[in-house]
Amino acid sequence: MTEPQFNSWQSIQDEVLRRIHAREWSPGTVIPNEADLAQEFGCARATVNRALRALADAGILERRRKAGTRVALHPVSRATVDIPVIRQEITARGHTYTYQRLSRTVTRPPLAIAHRLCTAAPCDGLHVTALHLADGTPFVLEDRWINLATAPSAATQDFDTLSANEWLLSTIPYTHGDIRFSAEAATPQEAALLHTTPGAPVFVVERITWDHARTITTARLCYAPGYSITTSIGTPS
Amino acid sequence: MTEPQFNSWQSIQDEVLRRIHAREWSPGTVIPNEADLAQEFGCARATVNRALRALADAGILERRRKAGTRVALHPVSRATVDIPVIRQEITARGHTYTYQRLSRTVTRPPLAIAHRLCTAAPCDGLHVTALHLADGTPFVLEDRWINLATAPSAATQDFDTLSANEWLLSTIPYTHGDIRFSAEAATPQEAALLHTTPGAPVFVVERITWDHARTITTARLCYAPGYSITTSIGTPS
DNA sequence: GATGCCATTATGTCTATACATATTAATCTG
DNA sequence: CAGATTAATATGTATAGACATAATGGCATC
Repeated sequence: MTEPQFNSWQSIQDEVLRRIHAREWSPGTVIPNEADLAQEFGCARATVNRALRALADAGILERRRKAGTRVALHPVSRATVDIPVIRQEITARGHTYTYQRLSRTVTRPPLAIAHRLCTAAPCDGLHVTALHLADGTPFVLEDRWINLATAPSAATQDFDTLSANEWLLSTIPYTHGDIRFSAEAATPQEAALLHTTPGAPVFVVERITWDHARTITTARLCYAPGYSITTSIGTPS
Repeated sequence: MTEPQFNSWQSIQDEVLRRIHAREWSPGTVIPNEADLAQEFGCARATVNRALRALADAGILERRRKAGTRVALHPVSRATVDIPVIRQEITARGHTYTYQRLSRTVTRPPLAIAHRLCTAAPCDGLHVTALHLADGTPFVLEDRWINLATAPSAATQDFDTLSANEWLLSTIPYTHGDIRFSAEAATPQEAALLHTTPGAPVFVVERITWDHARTITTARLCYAPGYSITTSIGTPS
């Protein structure tokens, strides 16, 4: 009876994945409980817990108290997408980053923006548009509204050389936010700024960030044609 | 000296987030080490570790052995995107799901696909195209190549009523995969099938999945106009 | 001053034990 | 038999202690 000696939680994770993969544990079945696995693997229950919890986080296992642990029926792959600062996004691709502020006004936002930016009473917002360039060619167009009630210090910034993107991140921390990815047709203005043709498909990322219950900013990032987001799924390394 | 009593790792996480947020610990600074925090919070070091590790996973903290733990300078938000089975995606929106297989052939894939699907020698692939509909209207067009060397059992499937999407997930498990999101212009064929006009911006998701070193399948999912992926970032609940 | 080695340090992880908590299954009661 | 109560169970988490590991900073050497 040679105990296989799985001494690290990663090796246990690998073994569990192997069994799932080899159909020893098929989707939907309940796998042995932590105590039994710990005995089988010759390690502490906490170590098994660590491995199974990681797999549950990745969506491969489903765990419920008392009910036990089962192999997920629909392996809803969970892909993690990194949302970097635009400067990083460009320099990471080996291009030189330049920034160009287009406009900066304080006005009443259009209704579509307002009802998301100002929760209660209608309020003025700081509207900043800017272009981020990679090696001199337009990369992404930023159309941003900043809630001056939440971030009053933004009023003193001209965003001439430092983008609102970076200034906000390092100055007004957010607690949470929503992100939306979509494909849209470039408007004539967008097309002109991004050096493409009107109606061209552009990748659009819209974000809203919050500080607890108060909105900080809404941003619409309109990427030049050819842009794509890549990520990977699978066993968490 | 009233010890504040942070006894759960979540309460410690909350407190750390509060301090970061209140600029008591500003971005870039190194925060006290685990042992000190454990003493301050009146708990075990493992509990602090759990809290800080979770925050590091979320991209809020950066940890390095010996160097310590610091507040991330560029809070590269990590958004987790769920990639469900298409049926789920449609039924979750409250629509009825229908499926329609368009074509199924075994041929030599075009070069662009082949060099990703067949790593070594050129090989035949199973080419399946299908339409997934929500409430009867086209939702997403699936263009898939299956590597018959990796998944030979796919050859016996006609994918008439069960989509390749679901069949593969429940039959040929994958170890990892790559995903790409982009915006493209609909080709005339795509436009016709999706009931839109040629050149319309469509959201495209491309996937490749692997079983260890061998490719299983490549899929190009072309979503009808109006589609968007939403997710949220912030403190992990 | 530059270079290479080594002690120090903070995180990473494992163990064994204990208790908490959610949830199911069994049992008791009207 | 229905409904409420209770016991059993699997995961969730906390703890103290220990050792592993990586990386830094200083020290010694050249």
